Formats: sequence, structure tokens, C-alpha cells
Amino acid sequence: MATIKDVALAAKVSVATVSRVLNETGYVHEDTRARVLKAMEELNYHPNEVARSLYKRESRLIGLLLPDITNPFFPQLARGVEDEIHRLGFRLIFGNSDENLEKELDYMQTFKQNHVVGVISATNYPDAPNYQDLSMPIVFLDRTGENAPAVFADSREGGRIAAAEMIKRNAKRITLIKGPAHLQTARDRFNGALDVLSGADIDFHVMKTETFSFPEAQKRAAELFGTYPETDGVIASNDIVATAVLHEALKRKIKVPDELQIIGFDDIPQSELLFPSLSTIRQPAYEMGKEAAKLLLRLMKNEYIEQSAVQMPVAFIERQTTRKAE
Amino acid sequence: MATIKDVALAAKVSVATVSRVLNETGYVHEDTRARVLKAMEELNYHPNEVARSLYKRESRLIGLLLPDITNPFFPQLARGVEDEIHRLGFRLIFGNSDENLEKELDYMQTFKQNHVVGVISATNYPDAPNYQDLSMPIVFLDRTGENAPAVFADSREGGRIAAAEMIKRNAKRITLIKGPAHLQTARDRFNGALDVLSGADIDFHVMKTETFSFPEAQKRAAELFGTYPETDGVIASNDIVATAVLHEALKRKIKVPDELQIIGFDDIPQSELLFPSLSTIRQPAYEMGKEAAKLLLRLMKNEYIEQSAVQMPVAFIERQTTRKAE
DNA sequence: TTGAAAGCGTTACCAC
DNA sequence: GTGGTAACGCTTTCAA
Repeated sequence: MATIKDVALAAKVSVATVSRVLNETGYVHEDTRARVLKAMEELNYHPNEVARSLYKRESRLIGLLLPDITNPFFPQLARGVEDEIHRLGFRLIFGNSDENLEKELDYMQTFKQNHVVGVISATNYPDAPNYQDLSMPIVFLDRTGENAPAVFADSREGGRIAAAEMIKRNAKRITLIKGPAHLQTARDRFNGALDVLSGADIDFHVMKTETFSFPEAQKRAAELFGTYPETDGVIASNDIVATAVLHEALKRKIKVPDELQIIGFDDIPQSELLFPSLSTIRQPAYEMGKEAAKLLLRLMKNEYIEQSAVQMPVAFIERQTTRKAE
Repeated sequence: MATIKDVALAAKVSVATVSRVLNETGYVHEDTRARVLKAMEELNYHPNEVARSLYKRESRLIGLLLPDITNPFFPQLARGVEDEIHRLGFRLIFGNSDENLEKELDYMQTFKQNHVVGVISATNYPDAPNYQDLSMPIVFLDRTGENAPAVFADSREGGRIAAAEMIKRNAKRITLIKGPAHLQTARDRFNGALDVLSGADIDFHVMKTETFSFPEAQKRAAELFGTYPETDGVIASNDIVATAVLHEALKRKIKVPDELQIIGFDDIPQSELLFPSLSTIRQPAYEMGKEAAKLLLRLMKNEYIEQSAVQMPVAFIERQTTRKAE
């Protein structure tokens, strides 16, 4: 790879001048600039980002930390982030944390050591020391820290909507599934649904799942129909769990949505591909990724930010696991 | 962040000595080493990777280029790669190419400018100039270049297996769906199935799809049942397309697998979640990612490599869209 | 066994 | 307008 020195030599100027045209900083004569540009072209010169980063103590890299890219909710977040930062010339150092604090620390270390200009993290431990006294801005995605910049969906409202839609559709014996207790978003969904259910004149039943894994969800779904066969409406903690419930219901030849209605949460891409396709509460994952990137970019520019906790709207997506509202 | 100089000062030695204990290179007295280690500890010193990278002209970063992380096949590849390189201390610069040559070039540029030590790319253009005369090793993943290092599944064999299983299960009027022509793997699947079908005494019908997108697949599936309603076995070009066919079949109240059998390709995670769950040809995506990483690591060490094109086995996964073999 | 100093490719300051 | 050069934080000769 050609260096700035090669360009200087070819253009018969000093490296300082080359640097000036490169960064469009300071004066340089039109003719000189042209010569330099030509030399760059000919030598196919591209500045060494590492050297730049060393001197300026910041790179063109952004750190992205997600629990597990293999979980279908996260790729969309990632994609949203990337699309937003890409045109500004930023690139991603990416890692999966498995919700493991050590791994997160490890990646935060990597980020610092590589001079990233900012980080976006979907961590369950936003208040851990990992994330204190950083020299670069950070925004939490799909998570919230104590008045730290964050982008997340209005989960509680999502829970409320799910319950309201279920009631509106005339379910009488509702099962509310509670997700993993360590996830704030899961708790919010649950509490939102509870807000509505407890105020309604309706029978309901709470069941919990420890994880969002399909195999566990399958087991719990089987139990559900064993212990509470008369349920006619399930508000699931997310789409994976909802899928397991749907699966089990179909296996038992329960008619969906006539005998049993199901509402999921997230609207992961495959929810639409199920048969019957899954009614759910949509989180705008891609947009959330974009929004997080935008927020980070503003933070990087040190802009004054009135409200750095941005809450994204959720919406009921009506598909085929719910009946028409009456 | 503390620098090597701070450590040297605190330990009352020169930076050269600190560097020696850091890299375990050259002699250094036990007592000195202890002092240095202690100073590092106290200052919470972590070497600046950027400075290292500048001098050594190589980083601890690996470039990963995938078409679209939002497509459920790719996260598994990514995860396999990451898990393999993580414990060796390597990290990922990640980008989505959208199968766009410009974007790929763009990312390759980024990779070089950041001194990555190697790249793993799932490109459709392995022979493009983008990938020639690189100063670092590259391995193609899920793709092949002309005798370039690569890791990919045995798609042709996969096609053969799909066709054989379909015949074994007594399908009589088979529909073979041909995937996007620009994808080598799609062509291979198709040709493999054709190998078997054309040698068998059986009716079959070929239909093509231009993309692997669900909406297009839905349209084509609808057409299929319109123009060839008597088909009783569909060999789809991948699981997304198979899902669309299943969807359409269920909508038309065609009994699966009694009246219609379906075999997909890939075994993406959601294939198991469908109802009925999808029989498919599995590509070991996670393992492919791992294998690609391993190969890259060996290439980086300049090991002699007998066979740098590693073909991974595929297998028939029997689920509920096929009948029991007779 | 240790330290001084050059060099990695840039940028930015200060002269001219 | 332009060039010389110190500095960014590290590794690696070379000498002592």
C-alpha cells in the first residue's frame, strides 16, 4: 500500500501538503492540489487508518455489542445500526456477549484498545462498572441504564395493547406468559398486560418461562394445555414462545384462532411465515438500530441532547392467530 | 488510559523492558518482571492496539463480509466464525455487502486500512479484482473461487439427496424449484436434484425463482398450484421458498405430507418451528463458520495446506413435511 | 539484562 | 502556500 510519503514524492511536495489536501485543512494552491490528487489516484493511495487513529486517538470504528446474533431479533438491530453509520464512513467492530458480563468487559476492552469513537450495547448490566467513566459515548439499545442514552421500545404499552386486543377479541380465560425475570423489557411487557388484565372483569392465569429458547417454550406450552386446557387466549412473552404455543395447539388439534387466540411480541421476520401467521406486538427493530446510531452520532458531535432516552412506539400487528375484533 | 510510558515510569524501568515483559520476548530479570507486572496491574494498563498495529502492520482484527445478516442463514455463519477466533484474541470488523460489488470493495478497503490480519467473505464475486493480490489471507465462505481457500457445503449432493428422498417417499409428480441463477450454490442444488430426477422414471416439472425473498416465493407458490395442481412433491431451492410453498398449500387445504410433500434446503432455525415442521437438507452453517475461521487461522500462520477447499457434508433432516419412507 | 533510539504513517504546529 | 518536524504508543534493533 502506498503511503503519504510516496504520494508526496510523486507529487513533488511535502507530506504536510499531502495531508492538507487529504483533510481539506489549511491553504493549498489549486495546481498543487491537482498534482497531489493525481498522484493519489495513480498510486491508488488510501490513508492508513491505523496511523490516523494513533495520532488522533480516535478511529472510524464503532463498537456494537449484542447478546446473540443468532437470535432473530438482533440481526435487525445490527442492520439498522450499520445502515445508518455506513454512509458517514463508520464501520463496526462487532461481538456477541451471550449476556455474559465477562465477555462484555472483554469487548469493551477491545473497543477502547482500538480507539472506537462510540459504542452501542444491548446489555443487561448497563450500570456495571464496564460502562462507567468511558472516554467515548455509549448508547444502550433495547435496554436502559439510569439516565443513560438509550433506545428501546415502549414494552409496557405493548403489554397493555396485547391484553386490550385480547379482551376486545372476546377471550375469556387468558393465559399471560411472563418472560425471563432478568430482562427489563420482559418485565415491562408483563406488567403492561397485567395493568389491563387486572382491571378487567376476566379470568386469567400467569405462567412463566425462564428463557426465550424454543425447547423450553415447547415444554412449558405442553404443560400449559395440560394444566389449563380451558384457556382461550395466550399472551406470550415473545414470538418464539408464541410459536411454541401455536405449535403445541396445532398438535393438539385446537383450532386457532377459533378456540384459541395467540398474541406474540417482537414481530420477528418468521412470525409472518407461520401458518396461521402470528398476530403480535411489533417492535420496530430496524428503526431502533437506526435510531441508536443516530443518537450515538449526535453524542459524538457533543450536541446538546434534550432527551437521550428515546422510546419507540409499538403496534399491534393483526394476523391470523387472533379473530376479528367484535 | 495508561500508556507503556506510565508503566515504565512506575516500575522504574525503560519502555523497552515493559515491552519485553508484555510480549514475553527477550530476557528480563524475574524481579524486574514482577515490578513491571505490578505496575501494569496498578495502572490497569492495557496496550494500545492501534500503536501496536501501526508498528507491526497487523492488528488483531479479522474482516467478515456477509451478504445480509438479516437473512437467517448468515447469523449462524457469523457466530461460528466469532466463536472460533474469539479465544485466540481476534475480533471482527463486520459488514453487510448486499451482494453489491461496490460495497464489498468498500469494505475490503476498510479492512486493509485497518490492518486486518485476514478476511472471510461470502461473496458472489470471488474472482473480482477486489480479491486479488491481497496482502492478507482470505477465505470464501458458502462460496468458491478458482482454487482459492473456501468452505462450502456439498450442495450438489444435497440436491441429489433431496430428490432421492422424495422418490423414496413415493412422490410421483415432482416440482423442482430452481433458485437464483447467479448463486453457484443454488445451481448446484438444482443440478444435483436433476441428476437423480432425470435418471428416474418419474414426472417432474421445473419452476424458477429469481430471489430467495418470501414475498416473491409466495407469488410463485400460488402460481405453482394454479398451473400444476397435481404436483405431490416439491423440492424447494431453500427453506424460505419451502416455507412459502407450505404456506400456500395449507391455505388451499392441501394435506401435508399426505397429499403433498415438501423438502427445503439449509435448515435455518425456524424450519423446525413451522407446523408441520419442515423436512430439509441441512447445511451445517455454524460449523462452516468455524471451519472457515480455522482455515483462515492456519493460512495466517503460513501453514502448508494440502486441501484449501473444504467441502462440508449435508444431511437430510426428516421432519413432518415428508412421509415415512416405504 | 537493560536502555536509547529509530521507525511504523499520520497530523498539526511553527517557520519561512 | 509550503515544508520541516514533533508527537501519537508501541516494538525492535543495537550497544552497553
